[in-house]
Formats: sequence, structure tokens, C-alpha cells
Amino acid sequence: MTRMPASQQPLRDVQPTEECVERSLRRPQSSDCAEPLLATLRPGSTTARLQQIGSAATYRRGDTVIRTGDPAEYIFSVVSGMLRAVRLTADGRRCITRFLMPGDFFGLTQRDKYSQIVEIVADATLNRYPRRDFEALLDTDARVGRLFFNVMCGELSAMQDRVVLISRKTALERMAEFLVAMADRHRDGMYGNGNETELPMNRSDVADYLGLTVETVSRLLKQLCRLRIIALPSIRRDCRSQARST
Amino acid sequence: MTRMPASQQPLRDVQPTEECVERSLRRPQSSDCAEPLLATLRPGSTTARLQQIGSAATYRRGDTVIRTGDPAEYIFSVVSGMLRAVRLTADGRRCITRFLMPGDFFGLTQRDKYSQIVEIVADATLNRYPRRDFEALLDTDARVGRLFFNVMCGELSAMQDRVVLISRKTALERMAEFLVAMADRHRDGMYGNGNETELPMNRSDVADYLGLTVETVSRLLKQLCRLRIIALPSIRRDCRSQARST
DNA sequence: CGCTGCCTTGAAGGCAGTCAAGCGTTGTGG
DNA sequence: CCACAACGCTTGACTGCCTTCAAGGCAGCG
Repeated sequence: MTRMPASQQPLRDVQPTEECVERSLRRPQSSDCAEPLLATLRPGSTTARLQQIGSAATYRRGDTVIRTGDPAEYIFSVVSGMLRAVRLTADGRRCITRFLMPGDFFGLTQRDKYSQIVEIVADATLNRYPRRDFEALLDTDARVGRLFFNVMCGELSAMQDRVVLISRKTALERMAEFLVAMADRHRDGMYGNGNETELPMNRSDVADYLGLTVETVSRLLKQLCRLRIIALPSIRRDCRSQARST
Repeated sequence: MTRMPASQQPLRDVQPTEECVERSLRRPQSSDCAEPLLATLRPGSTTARLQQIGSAATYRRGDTVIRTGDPAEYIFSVVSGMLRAVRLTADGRRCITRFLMPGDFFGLTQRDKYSQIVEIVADATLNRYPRRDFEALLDTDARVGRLFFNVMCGELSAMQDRVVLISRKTALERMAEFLVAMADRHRDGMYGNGNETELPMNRSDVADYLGLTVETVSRLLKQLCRLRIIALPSIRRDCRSQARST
């Protein structure tokens, strides 16, 4: 047994200011999963063995892929499109725990039923892996275990960032960080280039993702327009100058 | 390629009421990790191989085990005591992402640096596993990969529950759910029996865990006392009748 | 004893929610 | 082609929950 030295508590007495919103507009926000998960998927034979057990399926906007309580028979990865992972409280209050984009996995659980709802935000192609095959692979191929260990480390860290965002930041900061995160994720992707990003989800989704109301989201977007931080050429499009947003 | 059928959106138009707080007081809350992680640790030889690379260390209240940015050289599991995982915003606002209790792991990351701070809430004994050895084990023994896959599934689900709790529930509901969760976790443990639970953390910790302020936490506890839902025999002790709390 | 840290309590204020109405777009059917 | 309904988004006025600010109490400890 080793005995560890004591140490001091961190100080904290600063209040949220305009500077905080400024900071929210700068990358990087996330402390752990800065690189996209796709990077961990591309190389090597691990992917190949995984691909063998997977099959593609397409879904349309509004489709429900999995529901809370459904038997967890598949795990999924997103090839294209966008999805939302939803949790509902017993009385119907809604929360979007994450938006799923190409490279993301979902449906991972050790239980026999899914614990969340996943719906399609923008037409999507998914890979489905039968759970039985997936677990067999997990039990025999350590590299697959390692791959998913990494995937889940990244997700866990992202969720921790989200808890901080929602519990300790103002509405404006949440909105700003959300827009920057979306823009980063979509850089040169299907939904955006460097300085223009399409937001396939509606205001209600954004609100439930950030723990706000539709009205507040609407007001915040207007406010960011007034501050010349963003522009909204169309209702679903968020256009920003590089200099300001990064 | 299979084509999936569309389906309907869930309804939701109910407002938080007294009934919601009632509901917060009932178990089970969590949808995925109801059984303690210890259960997944006890049986089989997986644990044995893990134990071989681990060594115990004791810490005192107030100690810092890991800091953001420290080289991630170990992963840890809690044997006894209680810890808090802390994240700070750039300007010092604090958030406790989780309380760590016997059976919990922390320090798991695929990066070379820790992304959070972990401090001791109540004197603790930990197991430390050198990262190098741990990863070697992970790369060779699929059962270890499977074990941690399960561990992380549970944590991920717990974090999702937390996001719902913080983003969509009232202060009173958060407080009630927190107390019930602590009581459940401590049932017949070191910090509690069936109807009395010790809360080793201070008000400030509870506040930063629930996304509230110390003052609000204090007022809520008083309110729950007035409602005869809890009693506070001492400042750190939370005493409830079985009938009401479950 | 006084100091320090933690907790409580009260009063006032503000941020985001609630309620309500109106606008614009899309889609449907006459 | 237009009327109309449905839906999502915006805007304004008001409310209320929780925070902020401030002061005081209590226990532990040098």
C-alpha cells in the first residue's frame, strides 16, 4: 500500500460574462474526443471483420430506428445522414442525448432492451450488426474490444462535456458551443463547408438537445444574428465567417 | 439494402407537477445500470488477471488522485470510500460529473492525458492498474474487453440519465432523485442501511453535481424535511422511512 | 477565544420559461 | 389555381424558479 500526498482544491470565483460566450465560440471544446470516430474505424483488419457481419439499411426522415424497451437485437453505425437519440421522462418531457452522425455507433448496451429512442433527422444509411454476431466477435477478437473501448471512451467524455454545458453554462453559451460543434463536425462534410453549415434538425430538437425551449432557441439565434456572429440565409442554414466562429 | 417503415412521434404535453417529485422518489430511476458494477467484477478468472496487474493505494479526504492534463499512466478502481469526478470550465465554474463508489472505475481514456479531476470525498482505498499493462491485457484478452464494454455501457447510460435529470427536471426533482440514488447505492453498505444514509459530500458538492447552488440545495433539503419525506438527524446524514422513500 | 469553513436564511433580481398570438411555408384537396 | 389546414418558427408580455447578494449561525480547531 502506498500513501498518496494531499493537495489543494481549485479556486473558482469568476462569473459568466460576455467573455464566456466568446470562449464558447472558440475550438476545441471537447477535451477527449476531438478526432472523429471514423478515424478509429478506417484502418486495419478490425473493420473488415466487423463489416462482414454488418448489412446496410436506409431510413427516411421521421423514421424510428429503435425504441425504448425494444429487444436489443442489433447494434448500428451511421454511414450517412443524421439521427437523434431521445430519452423521455415518465411524464413526457423530452431530452435529446446526442445527435448521431457518420461514424457514430448506437444501440450498444449490455442489457437485453434498448434504453433510448433513436429517430432519423435526415435521410440516413446505417449499418446493422446482429448483436449475437457482434458479441461473438467481441468475445473472440480483442482488437474489436479495443476498438469499442476507444469508441466508448470518446462518447463518455463527450457526455461529460455535455453535462458541464447543460448544468453550468448560460443559454447563449450553450447555443454558441452547439453551433461551433456542429460546424466543426460538418467541416467539408455533406452538411457544410468551412463557413456555412446546414442544421438538418428543427428548433425543437435543438431546444431538447440544449435543455432549453423552442422560444429561447429562436431568440438566441436572432441575438447571435444581431451580434453579427452568425447569419441565417435560410431557416435551416447557419452561415458564419471563419474569422468570427473559430 | 432493406427499407425500414416510418412511424409516429411520441406525444408530450404534460407539465412537471407534484406528481413528478413523487415519481422521483420511486425506484428504479436508471434504465440501464441498475445492478452494481461489482456484480460484473466478482466472478471468473477475468478479475484474477486484472488483479495481478493492480496494486492498492490509500487516500485521504481532500486528496487529488488525478488532474486534468496529467499523463494518463494508470486506470483506477474504487475499493472503498467515495470520490468525485470534477470538470471545470475555463473560467472556473465547477461541475461534478459523477461520484465514484466501490466497484467504479475511472481514469479510462484512449488519450495520453486525463480529461478530468478526481478528488477524495471520503477516505478511500483504490486499485491502480498501470495503463501499459491494462492495455496489453485489453489487447490480448477478449474477456477483459468484454468486461469493460459492459462497464462503459453502464456508465454511458448513467450519464444519459444525468443529462435528462439536469436538462429537464426541476431542482426539487433533482434533489429527490439524488437522495434516492444515494440511498439505493448505499443500501447495506458502509454509508447506510435501509433507511438511513450518510452523505459524505458537502452541500457544495451536491450543488455542483445537480447543477444548482449551495443555497438552493440547503433550501430544498429543508423543504423535504418540512414535507416529512426526509429527516436530517445530523448535517451529513439523511434519514428516511422506507415507506416514503421507495 | 477567535478564526475558518460550512451551512442556513432572507431579500431582491434576472434569466429563461410560459402563455398567447401571428407569420410564413408546405402540402392537400376542392 | 386558390383556400385551407398543419406545422414550424418568431415575437411579445408576463411569470416564476432559481440565482445572487448579504448576513448570520454553528461546529471544529489552532
